[in-house]
Amino acid sequence: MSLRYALLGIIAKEPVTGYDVVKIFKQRMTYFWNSTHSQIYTELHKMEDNNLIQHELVVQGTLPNKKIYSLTDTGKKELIRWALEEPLKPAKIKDEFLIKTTIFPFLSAEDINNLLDEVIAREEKTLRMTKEWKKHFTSQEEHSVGTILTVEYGIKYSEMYLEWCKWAKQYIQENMQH
Amino acid sequence: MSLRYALLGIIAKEPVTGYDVVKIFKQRMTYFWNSTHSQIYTELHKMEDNNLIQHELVVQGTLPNKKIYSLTDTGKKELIRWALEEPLKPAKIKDEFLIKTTIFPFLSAEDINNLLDEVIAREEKTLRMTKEWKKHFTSQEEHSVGTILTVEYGIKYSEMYLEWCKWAKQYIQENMQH
DNA sequence: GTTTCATATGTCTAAAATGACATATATATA
DNA sequence: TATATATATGTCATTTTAGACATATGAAAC
Repeated sequence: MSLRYALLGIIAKEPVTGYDVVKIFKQRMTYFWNSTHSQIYTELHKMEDNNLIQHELVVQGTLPNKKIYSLTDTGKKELIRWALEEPLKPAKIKDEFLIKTTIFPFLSAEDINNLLDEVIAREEKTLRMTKEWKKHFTSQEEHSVGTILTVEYGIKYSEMYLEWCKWAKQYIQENMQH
Repeated sequence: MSLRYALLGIIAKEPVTGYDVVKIFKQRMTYFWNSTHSQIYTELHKMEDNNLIQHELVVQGTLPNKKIYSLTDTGKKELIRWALEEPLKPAKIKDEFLIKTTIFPFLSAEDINNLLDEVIAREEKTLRMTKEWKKHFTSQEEHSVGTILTVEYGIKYSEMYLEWCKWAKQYIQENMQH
């Protein structure tokens, strides 16, 4: 049910289409939320049925028509109620890479290095996207507190991960010989 | 399907019961994996059907009987194959707290502070558990590379989160007046 | 003495999430 | 000129996950 609040949170900041939401999740929220377009479109329909959001149809002629969703009063109230009243749940993280570390004792130093390089590439990509987003919104007049906070979180998160990778590489080099 | 590999990874390190796995996820893996006992027991059954793991029944008399699972050769091979051959997927994170930041502009400084205190408590608890686990395994002869790497990751992760919370509190105090 | 927590394993239903299938035009790249 | 990517929205079947229901004893706390 939290997807609903993630969507309300995005729409609260600015009216968006389902297509926009997909991009926002991928480009600026990977380090704290994720979903797929099939789930997003379905949930948006349900939310509109429940009068939490409403849409304005924009006919584009050549490009496909789009639905721009915005919050209703009910939706805004529900979002604030949720944020203030619902107790915070633990973050749910599933990171395959850290599972892979469990078998490092069975691997060659070269294999381990390749796996680490793979995760470094993954995290560098995320960091790059977050920094681009920061640069972009800093140049705009739009300076929502939430955006500033989450962008800084994202940068800190990716940098922490990359620092750990660096340390792990060194640790492997110094402590494993095979 | 990744739950399967998370389980193989845990069992590869040491033979465990389903009950043990539940505790391991909660106490030492929250920052990179999670699952529930219902899913774990079901998956362990399927994995045994597929000959990836096998169990030894331990009759305890007074306490309930338990099944201690260990890897089969097939299971170990499959785990290594997965780790080396399957391309790394993006980490999947769902952190409600960062969703809540989107509505900070609509909240009072007091409400924001309460929300931040809630997340600080959550992360401090995780950090405390991770440090206890580090202390525990450091005192044992058991020093698996994987354990060392993931524990350091966990500490770095929680510390990063808490530092960000501290920064966020200050940012809110300096930039929001209402 | 009673309540709560730990040990230990399971099933079942409902909800959430994934990935494929489906469609159609515009633009950019090779 | 062909191919890939971006725009834009949807459905559907399968898989994964969550949370309740179910059971039973031991130990610790109150």
